[in-house]
Amino acid sequence: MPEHLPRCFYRRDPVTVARTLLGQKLVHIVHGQRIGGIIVETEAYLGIADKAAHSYGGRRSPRNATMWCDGGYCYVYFTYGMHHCANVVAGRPGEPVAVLLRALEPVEGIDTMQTLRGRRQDLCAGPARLCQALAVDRSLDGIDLVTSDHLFIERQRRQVYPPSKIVAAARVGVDYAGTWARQPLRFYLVGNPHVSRR
DNA sequence: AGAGTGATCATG
DNA sequence: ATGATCACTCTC
Repeated sequence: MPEHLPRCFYRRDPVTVARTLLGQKLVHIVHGQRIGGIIVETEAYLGIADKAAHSYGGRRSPRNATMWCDGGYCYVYFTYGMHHCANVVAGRPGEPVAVLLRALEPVEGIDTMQTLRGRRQDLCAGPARLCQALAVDRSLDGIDLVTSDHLFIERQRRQVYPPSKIVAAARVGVDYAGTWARQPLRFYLVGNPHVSRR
């Protein structure tokens, strides 16, 4: 039986959360219908020291306030005037670290995803694409994935993927972050066709 | 490779 | 108030 990932899953360092999130299922229930997919690509953002993170240097604002919440909260931001991206907050309260969800393998509500995306392919291969496919926007910012009944992550596989099944690479779109841009903080499943930037 | 798009935030 | 930026996507 599927169950929500518990608080302790999220209250760990963001790299561990990013790696163990691979293979779990993100679900959004809209108008009683389940829309969801298996997480196949993530990126870890390491907080105050991480030049690529929204919380770099201790920055705290209405936009990124959720990053300071307890592990398990959902941080959704709006960017480029048209795109939403969804993160899972990791660590403990006051520790602004998070994991960006970059790609899913579509599993439930695929027809609805196609309608929301206006496409048949590439439904969830990219952080803004998956938000569009799952109808995730800023109204879901600050939701607790551990206790919510309409946005959560279901434990799909009990055992974690071994390092040999996970590629660690540089994060996407953070070239401005200097040395931090080079860190291998992007994780995806080896050979998975639903990963972004194939 | 370039355009689109507007909230957000650091300046002042 | 103003201007630069942006954890992206689509189309060419």
